[in-house]
Amino acid sequence: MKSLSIKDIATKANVSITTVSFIINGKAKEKSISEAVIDKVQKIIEESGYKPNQIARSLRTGNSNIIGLIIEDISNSFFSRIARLIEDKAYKKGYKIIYSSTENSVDKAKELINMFKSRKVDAYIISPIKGIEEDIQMLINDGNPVIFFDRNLPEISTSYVGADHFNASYQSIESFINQGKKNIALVTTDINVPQITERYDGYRKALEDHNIPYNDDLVLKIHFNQEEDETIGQIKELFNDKNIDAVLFATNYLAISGLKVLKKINKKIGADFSVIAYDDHEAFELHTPGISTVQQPLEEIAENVIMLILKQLSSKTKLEDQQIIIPAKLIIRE
Amino acid sequence: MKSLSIKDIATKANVSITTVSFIINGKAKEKSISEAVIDKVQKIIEESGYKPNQIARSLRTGNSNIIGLIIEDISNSFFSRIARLIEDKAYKKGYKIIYSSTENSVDKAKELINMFKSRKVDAYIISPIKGIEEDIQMLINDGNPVIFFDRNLPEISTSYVGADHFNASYQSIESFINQGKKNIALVTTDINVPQITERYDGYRKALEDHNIPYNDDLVLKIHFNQEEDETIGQIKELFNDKNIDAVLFATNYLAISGLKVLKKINKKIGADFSVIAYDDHEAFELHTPGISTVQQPLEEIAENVIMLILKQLSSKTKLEDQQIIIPAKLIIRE
DNA sequence: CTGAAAGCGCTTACAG
DNA sequence: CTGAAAGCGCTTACAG
Repeated sequence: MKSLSIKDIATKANVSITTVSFIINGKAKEKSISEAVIDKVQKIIEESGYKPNQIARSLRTGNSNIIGLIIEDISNSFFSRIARLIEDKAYKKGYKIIYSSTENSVDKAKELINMFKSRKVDAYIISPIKGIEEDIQMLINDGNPVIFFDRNLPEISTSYVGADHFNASYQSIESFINQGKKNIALVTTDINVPQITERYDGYRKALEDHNIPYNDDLVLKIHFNQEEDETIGQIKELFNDKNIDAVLFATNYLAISGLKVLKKINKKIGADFSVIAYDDHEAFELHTPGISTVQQPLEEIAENVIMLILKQLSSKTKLEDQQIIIPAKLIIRE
Repeated sequence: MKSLSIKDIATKANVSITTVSFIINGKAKEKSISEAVIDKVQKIIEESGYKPNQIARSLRTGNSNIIGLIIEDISNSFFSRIARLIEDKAYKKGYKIIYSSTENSVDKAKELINMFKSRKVDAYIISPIKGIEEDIQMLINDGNPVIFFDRNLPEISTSYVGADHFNASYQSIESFINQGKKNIALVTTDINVPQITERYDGYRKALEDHNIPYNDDLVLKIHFNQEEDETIGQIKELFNDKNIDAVLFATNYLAISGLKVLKKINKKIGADFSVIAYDDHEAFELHTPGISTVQQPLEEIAENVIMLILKQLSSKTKLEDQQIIIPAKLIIRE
């Protein structure tokens, strides 16, 4: 059973496909089609369940009503929650999302961009990685709306939405200091991207501003992509050997590993050992005692991303780039 | 800067677009195009960065190389992890995934199906909900490959991949009984779908087979979609009022709520109070003591789904439907 | 008030 | 060995 085309509808209604097209696209009034014809055609469309072929429409109009979303990994809850919010808001405006995960691979990211390009997506929402600057620049040069979120590429000038990682980190450390902590550790990753290095910078600056000497031994940079067992070993070493009284984990999965270590070495979180984790996780609320966290404003990030994209899509001209930095929230749990 | 078309390449190479098309599609040999021409054209394609317009290709060939994925909610980790695995495997075969969340709304699900239909997706992977039987049947009648996972609609005959919920539940209860438990509770939801009712059936059958009388008071059916506060209140009542010594939670989010209750009322999990949760969650491993879980075989589900879909896509004729039921795994933690 | 026709960028049966 | 042409299903400038 082949699906109906605009031609079938036109034949049934005894009008031209032009007329049907105008009616489908709400231009009937503007083109002064008679009420009688409009009614007749609409009834036939309804009865037959005809749906215009979007592929043909895309080919003709040059836009697809699809927004491409390129992220690191859809199964990471930060991204899947953002994806959900973006999908929701885009959907209401008639846009669909097509997503793909880069897995932090430059080659895959480049492939994805090409794939989206040949699919003529109307806009790109990207959490970028280093190494794809040229490809992104080409997209922008070709006039495609591109917006970064979560991560930024300083070399590329385009809109960006992300959390204020520096201040989030700064405030976490400050809260430790206000509790009288002296030996504050940072467990972070060795990926060299702004949203991670800013957390390090905030850590360092907070110490400095409060006259606490920086000690490189208290900063553990976990190799990205290594097995969790190894991570656990390194954190265990940090906890056992250094006399630390507080620790900030720069990502939630590092915090999960850290909590496993604490459980293993039977070290209790409490008055003389404080923990803050970056990015919330359901396990943190449930943990005894509850784990304090820095929460990224997911909803606001998604809202701003989609707002910027839709604004750009409905504008004929290229809008000015915007950098939207949203404060993170420190949630103290006991 | 408009992007290049096959015509541009043909002009540059001084050949017809037919020749270029054959070369792009690997039919050069078959159509006996000379080596010299092939080389020339390929060099030009490479240099110019030309990518064929997939939209035009889709319109012409009738397929899009896109698989539509319809799930309840991409931000739910079960679905996002499945989505990730499916994406991965589909990607390697040249298929892209376009996903959308139904949020358990029949209207939205119907809209999504129509949307995917007008986008001419090549196949549908659906975690279905009741109420869309007719729409799905139409898809199938039109010759579209449709595969269900996680949930099934008994009225529709199409392939299905899911975990063996009945046995997972049965074994959990049996493990309680083997520990000498007598008052075993079940906390589940009131959604009337097979993958939930099977868990109830497994609970009931296990009790029966071990001559333990069934007591309706020990089964708490939480209303789907209610606020967590209310859920927590109801679970608290169950734990306080009934003299239970073991509980199976039929979903991981119910278990999370349950653990919050235990924390609140200061009841310890141990020799005289056992817990098993359906579907793993990172919080469970971290919890003190660790929470035993029934784990759905995500990887195997995704593998089978994509295997069935790809098989169907590469076959000219409609293949026979398959029902693949995969055992779940009981992970005991202490 | 309505329609014939061009064209979006491809693929492919047919012809030579 | 290669190409002209039809056609996929739409939209829209133009004509009447």
